[in-house]
Amino acid sequence: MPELPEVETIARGLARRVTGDVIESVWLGEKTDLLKSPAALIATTLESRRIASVRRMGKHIVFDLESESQGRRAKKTKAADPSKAQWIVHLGMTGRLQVCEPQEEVARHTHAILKLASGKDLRFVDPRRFGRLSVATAADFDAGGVEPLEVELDPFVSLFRGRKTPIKSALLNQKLLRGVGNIYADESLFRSGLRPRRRANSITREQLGKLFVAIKEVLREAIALGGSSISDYVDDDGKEGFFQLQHRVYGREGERCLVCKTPIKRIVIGGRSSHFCPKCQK
DNA sequence: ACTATTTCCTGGATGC
DNA sequence: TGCATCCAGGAAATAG
Repeated sequence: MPELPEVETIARGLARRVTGDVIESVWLGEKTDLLKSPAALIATTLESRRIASVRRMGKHIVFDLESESQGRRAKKTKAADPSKAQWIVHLGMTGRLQVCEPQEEVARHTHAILKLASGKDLRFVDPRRFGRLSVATAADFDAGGVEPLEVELDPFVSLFRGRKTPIKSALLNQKLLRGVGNIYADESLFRSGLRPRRRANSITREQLGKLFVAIKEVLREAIALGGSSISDYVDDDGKEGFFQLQHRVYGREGERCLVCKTPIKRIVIGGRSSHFCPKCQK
């Protein structure tokens, strides 16, 4: 369940391992439902490109690519540069990006293998196929929404103006805020004392201010934990690498609230299970 | 323009 | 033990 902090951790680890490497060839598997761009376009866009950087946008991992010959030229103009492109990976639920030796056995549910000039493989493995692969060429990839760690208070508050949807659903809406998933939504709502079913437009500016702080806190703490456990997660099975943030409500249905000892409740909102303390959250 | 619901997919957990 | 069923999750598609 990679959300913003996990994706950030993974992107940083990948950046360490593959920045500067060149993609020599691309193999894509039979299952094309996880390709958001045509397979042939993905392959031709990636091949012979140098990985200039790897970064996170929302829950997406963006590989910035440049043509090999353009490698380390002096400044270029800002206009759309055909030598540039991006490979965009969404891990979905169970997606993993694995950097390994080519002789390593190809795991079940491997959908893409990139052969790198360094001799390593970069593989995309995803049993459940909720992940998505695409490329952007003409323009920069637009992930929609604002980055929760970058947005300022005023634009954050205005995201919810006039929205009758439950605050929980609004937090999960990637077109508003990108990167927050089910776990960190529940944790942020607990920390700010808001019930997940509260209508977004019924929340005062002051309360939204608390939520604003809580989201940033929770994400930063989780990234800090991920960053300290980053070692070799890419080679492992993805879940092992993360120190779990101590969840205060998520997955704790029936257990006692850490603040007031009231049993944590679980309800379903928009098909997502939502955990909260009925006493601490209003 | 917005909101709610359904769909996709597999493996692990649970129930009988 | 075996088999069926349910559930997890993000986002796109569908329906209202």
